[in-house]
Amino acid sequence: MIQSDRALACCAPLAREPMTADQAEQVSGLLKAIADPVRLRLMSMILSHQGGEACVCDLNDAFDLSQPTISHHLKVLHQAGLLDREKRGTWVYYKAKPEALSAMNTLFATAGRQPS
Amino acid sequence: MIQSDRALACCAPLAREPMTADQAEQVSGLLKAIADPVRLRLMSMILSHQGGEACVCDLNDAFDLSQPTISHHLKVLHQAGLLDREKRGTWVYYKAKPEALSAMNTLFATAGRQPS
DNA sequence: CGTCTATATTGACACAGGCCGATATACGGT
DNA sequence: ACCGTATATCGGCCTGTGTCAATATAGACG
Repeated sequence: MIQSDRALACCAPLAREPMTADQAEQVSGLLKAIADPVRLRLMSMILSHQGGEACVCDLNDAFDLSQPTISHHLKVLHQAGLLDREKRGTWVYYKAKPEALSAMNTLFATAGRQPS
Repeated sequence: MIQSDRALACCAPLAREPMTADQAEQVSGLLKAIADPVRLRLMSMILSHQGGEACVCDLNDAFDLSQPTISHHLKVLHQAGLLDREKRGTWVYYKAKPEALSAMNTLFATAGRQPS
């Protein structure tokens, strides 16, 4: 049900040429997912954790929010294609998808001009 | 009234260490501003335009939206610190701020591991 | 000064989305 | 089978935001 694998692929630098409406729709999906303080912290925690993954149980405790709320945010990140989900026994581990990061990185590449 | 000059400065890579709540709040301001399909296209159009700037009159015509709506989106981008505004005669030109782009670029830097 | 054009502001509306409590599901241990 | 723990889903509330029509502001030009 992950929706934006296309978005992960389609990211030319913003400055390269005007985006089409469709591209913008795709990419904004990714960005909306990460443009939230809680989800930013979640991504940051997961990314900077050992192996780029973390257990939900650890993440819950780091916030002053209810467990369902954290679960909701993780779902948003997962559906956007930013996190992979893996269940190991009782626990669930979310893992950052490097492609997503590098897609964003490319999007904001400051190279106004490409060597063609 | 530009609010997030601090945000432009404070962007360590997401993967470097867990963000604080304050940092996340700052950065999410930037990302929220650009996480909209119309604003993405606006940024892209401005960035890929000659000199990294464009006249509002050109931007209005590129969308199927009312003039006040485009004006609103430009204001959001300006207040977030992503665009500079300059009035020349009757026309207003918005210009991309390179620091903003490179801040985002750094934020999503894919350097998971630092040589310690 | 009056008028035309370019851009911004205001007010209203509809919809999206963050949050919680309650509840459901799934798994491990006894 | 039962219970406790970990995570997800549901329903509802409330705030935030994208959009428009109407109006305001500001500059250019006669």
